[in-house]
Amino acid sequence: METTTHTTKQRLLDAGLELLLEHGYHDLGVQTLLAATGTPKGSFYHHFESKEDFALQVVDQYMVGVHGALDACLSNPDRAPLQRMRDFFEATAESYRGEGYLGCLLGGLGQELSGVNDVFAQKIEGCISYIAGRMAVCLAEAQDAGDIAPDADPVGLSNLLVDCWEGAALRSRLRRNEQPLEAMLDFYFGSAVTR
Amino acid sequence: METTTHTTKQRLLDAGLELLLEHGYHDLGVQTLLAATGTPKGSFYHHFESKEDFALQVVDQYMVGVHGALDACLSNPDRAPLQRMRDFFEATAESYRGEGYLGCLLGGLGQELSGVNDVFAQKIEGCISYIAGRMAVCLAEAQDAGDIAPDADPVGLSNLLVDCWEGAALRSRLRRNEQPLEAMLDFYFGSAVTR
DNA sequence: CCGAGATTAGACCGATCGGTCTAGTCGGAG
DNA sequence: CTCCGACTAGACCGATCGGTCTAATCTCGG
Repeated sequence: METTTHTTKQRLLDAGLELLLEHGYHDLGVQTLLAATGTPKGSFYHHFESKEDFALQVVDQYMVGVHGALDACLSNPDRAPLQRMRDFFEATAESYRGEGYLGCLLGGLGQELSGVNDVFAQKIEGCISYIAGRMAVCLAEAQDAGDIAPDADPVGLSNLLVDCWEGAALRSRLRRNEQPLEAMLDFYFGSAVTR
Repeated sequence: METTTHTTKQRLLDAGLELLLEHGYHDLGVQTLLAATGTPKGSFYHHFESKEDFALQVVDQYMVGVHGALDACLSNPDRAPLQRMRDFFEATAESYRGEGYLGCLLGGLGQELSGVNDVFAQKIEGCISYIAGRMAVCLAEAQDAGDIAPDADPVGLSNLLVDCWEGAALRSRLRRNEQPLEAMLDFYFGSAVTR
C-alpha cells in the first residue's frame, strides 16, 4: 500500500538505525535484529536481499532524517546563513544526546566498512559530500552577506566542517559526552571562519 | 630472549597493524591473519590470550610508532612549536600515503568497537588523549613565544586538533587521498590558531 | 647428552554466521 | 466464495567464527 512504506520493513529499518549505530555492521547479527523486532527471518529476506542491502537501506533511512533537518534548519529566514548552519549541527548534537552519544552512523559505517567494501565507501562518501554541498550553499550566502572573507572557498570550508564534525562525533562516542562536538562548533564558527 | 620481543609474536603484531587497519576488527578473522603470516594457530594462542588481547597489543604496537614520531618531531629545536606540531601530522600523513590512505588505526578501531566494548573504548580514548596531551605542551610553548593568542586554551585546542585530524583521516579513507588531511592542517595552522 | 620449558603444528570443537527453503497465513480483487 | 500474490513463520543449511587440545619439535641450561 506504500503509505510510509510497509510497517514490518519500516520497523526493521528503524531498529537498524539504532542497532547499527551501537554495534556497527559486523557485530550486529541478523538474528539479533530479528529478536529485537520480533520479526521472523522469512520476513527479513522477503523485504531485503541481504544484510548488506539492509544496511544500505538503513543509510537511506538515515539520510531521510538528515534531509529533513537540513531543510528545516538551512532555510530558516530568521537566521543568518552561518547561524542556520550551526542550528543544523546543534540539532544533530541534540539527537546524538538522545542516543547516548554514540556518534554518527555515517562515520561509524564508513570507518568500519570503507576499507573492504567499495559500495559502502562510495555510498557513505556520497552522503557526506551531499551534506557538505548543502553547507557550501549556505557558506556562499554568508560570503555574499560579508560574514566570511570574500576570498574564502565555500566548498573547501564546507568539507572541512563536515570532516571535523565527524572527528568530533567519534571523540564524542569514545567519551560518551557532547564536549568535543560543542568545542568543534565553537572553534569553527567562533574563531575560525568568522573573521 | 626479549630482544625485539619474540619474532613470531612481532610478525603477528606487524601484520595486525596492516590487516586491522584495512579490515577492522570483526572483518579480520584469526585464520586470515594466520594464513597471511604463515603462523599455526597454536603459536597465536600461545602468544595471545584471545583475539581481543591481540588487537589491544596491536594498538600498543601502533603507539610505539606514535611515540617515536612524536619524540622525533616535537623536540626538534630548529622548528617553532607550531611548525613541530605540523611536522608530526605531515609525517603521519606520509605514512597514511604508504598504506594507501586507509585512515587511522585508532579512529578505525575506536569507531567500530567503542559502542560495544568498554575496554577498547577506554584504550583508544587514552591513546588519543595522550597524543593531544603532547600537542598541548607544544601549544603552551607557542603561547609563551607569542605565536598564538595569550588567552587561548592549549588543552582545548589540542583536543580539537586531534579530533579534527581523526575526522579528516576518515574522509581520507573514504576518498583514498590526502586532500582532506592537508585541507584540515592548512585550516588549523594557517587561518585559525595563528593570529 | 639429557631433560624441561617454550614454541610450533594443526586436527578438532561447539556456536554462530548469513542465507535458503517450504509450508502456512492473510487480505483483497474478481 | 475463490484464488492469488504478498507476507509470515521457522526449521534447516554449509561455512566460518574464535578457541581448545594433544602431540611433536625445538632450544638451551646443567
